[in-house]
Parts: sequence; structure tokens; C-alpha cells
Amino acid sequence: MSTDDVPPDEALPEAAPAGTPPPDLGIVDALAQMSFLVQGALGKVAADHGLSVIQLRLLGVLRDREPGMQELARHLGLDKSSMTGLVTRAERRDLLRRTPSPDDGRAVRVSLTPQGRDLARAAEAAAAGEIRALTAHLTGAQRTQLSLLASTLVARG
Amino acid sequence: MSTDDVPPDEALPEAAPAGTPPPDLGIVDALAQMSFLVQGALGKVAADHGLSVIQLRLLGVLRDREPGMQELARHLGLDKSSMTGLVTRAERRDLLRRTPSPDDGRAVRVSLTPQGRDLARAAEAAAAGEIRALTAHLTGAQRTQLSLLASTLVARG
DNA sequence: TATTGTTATACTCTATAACTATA
DNA sequence: TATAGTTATAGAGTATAACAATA
Repeated sequence: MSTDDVPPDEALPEAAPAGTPPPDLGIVDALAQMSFLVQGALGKVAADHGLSVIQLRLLGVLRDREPGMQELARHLGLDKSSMTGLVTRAERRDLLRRTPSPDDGRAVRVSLTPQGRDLARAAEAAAAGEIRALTAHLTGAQRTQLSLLASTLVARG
Repeated sequence: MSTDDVPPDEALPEAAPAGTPPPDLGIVDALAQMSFLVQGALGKVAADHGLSVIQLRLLGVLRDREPGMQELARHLGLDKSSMTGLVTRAERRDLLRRTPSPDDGRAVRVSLTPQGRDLARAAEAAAAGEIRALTAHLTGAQRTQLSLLASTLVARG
């Protein structure tokens, strides 16, 4: 497979006559390249909003939860010690806050500030726009199919 | 859309009775979550081989090219100054080498060492296996469809 | 002057190990 | 003892700005 390519400025293939199918990359390269494309879009959106992809995901997790550090780390696939810095940097920017847990003297609860919520909302809307733009050249039927297949794959279907 | 989730240890949905379709996440979340899934698989494979995802991509690019630093940076979407460190660290591990360009006294050509080539081959084979495993629960027809749709999307089709 | 590449610098992100405080 | 979280430390990855050497 190719872990390369999907460069930001790939030489575009010649505009194909309508109806000419693209080469099938095979499931491996197709998914790998698509993932780089999507991640690139997310990275661009995050940067436009002064965030990294991981910070964007962090805000996303917090939109409907007030988890502790450990739970947050589990959600993002990080070590708890990595969470400390991530949360501290976001807290320094008033995007979220730590509150002592009422139940457990050791624990904290992490929650969005209004600013963090606004930023999360804006960035996620922009991200949705970018991702939709990636599918702009698909027909409606293709988009529907892709959505369903990707959903199935994500659901471990 | 949700930039969260696809956690490494997501609570699995109940095993659906065969034939029950998964919920359609919509094109945005489906593609976002799929991209995290694929990137997670690539990250795991890279780590298993002592590499990061970007190093894996770097070796991938070099499998059929001997580019200069600038061209490499363009392919990976990085600044040329970022390439210096990336290439230096890989060179220190004997995965690649810099050779002075015969044509241009300012330029270098970056090429894989035999070890780098072996590692690239092994890691990419493993990555292909992991990605295929992600699609293990799709039917053959679904996999074929997904491959074609993703190829179309990647081709800006 | 423009281009190729490196260096200096600063920051984010990440993990491991050791620590504190609470349960 | 076990758990929640932080700190100390080290390293990778990234960008910007300034630089050297060559074209």
C-alpha cells in the first residue's frame, strides 16, 4: 500500500470526460488516502481556529460530557499525563476549566467555558463544511452509499 | 459533527442481529470517524515498527523516488525546515541517506537504505493487513463499493 | 536575486517514571 | 493498597525567521 501521497498540492489528474470512472486504488490505498485527506481537512480547520486536531477533539468530547482526566484520556487514547498538559494549555486560553469533583477529593471535572463552547461549535461547523466539500464531486447517491458504508465500517459492522 | 469518539476502547454496540443495518452517521461523522479509525490503525502499525505515522509516510514516499528536501516537504505538506529534522532522525537510524545532487550544488537527494526499504516494505504490508482487518465485517460487495467510492473521492472525482 | 537547505528558537504533543493526595 | 491527578524529564514533530551556499 502507499502511505504517501495525498499531498496538499497533488498534480491534479486531467479533467476526465464525464462518465470516466477513476482508477480503483484498492481498498487499502483508497482508505489510507481518504483518511489523510480527511485528516488534512480537519487539521486545516483546526489551525484556522487556532487549534490542533487533538484540541479540536478534546473540545468535541466536552460538548456533551464533564469527564474526569482519566476518562478523557481514555476517550482520546492518551496517557493521563498527556492530558494534564493538553487540558492546562486549553485552560490557559479559557476554553475549559477544571472543577473539583464533589464526590471524590482526588478527581476533577473538566467542562467547557462559554468561549470554549462557541469555539467548538464554530470549528465543528467549519469542519463539517470542509468534509462535505471533499465529497462535492460525488453524486447524491454516491454520497449516501459512502455514508452508509463508512457508518457500517465504523460500527464494526 | 463529532470530532470526538472512535476511542481506542469504545463501548461496542450490542451485537446486532444479522441483517440489522447500522445507524447512518451522516457523511460528515462517518468520514471523520473512519479517518480516525484508519489513522489509529496506521499509528499502531507504525509504532510496532518503531516509527511514527509521518516517518512511515516518509519511507513510503521514498519507495519509488529520490526527491530533494523541498519536494519531500511538498509531498508531506510540511515546511522545508521541518523536513530537516525528520530526515536527520531517519538518517541517524540508517533508514535513509542524503546524497549531494549531481546537478545542483545546493540540493541533496534523499534515498532509502536497504534497511529503510526493508522496514518500509514490512510496515506497509502490516498496515495493509490492519486496514483490511477494519473492513473484515463488510461483505465483498460492500468492500468493492467502498473502495470505488473512496477512490473516486480521492481522485476529486 | 532567487532557490536549496540548515540552524536557532519556541511551542505543542506524547510517554515513562516518580510523586502527592485521597479513597 | 489502589486510584486520580500532577510533575519531571526526554524526545518527536512542527513552524517562523534568519542564515549560507549555490544558481
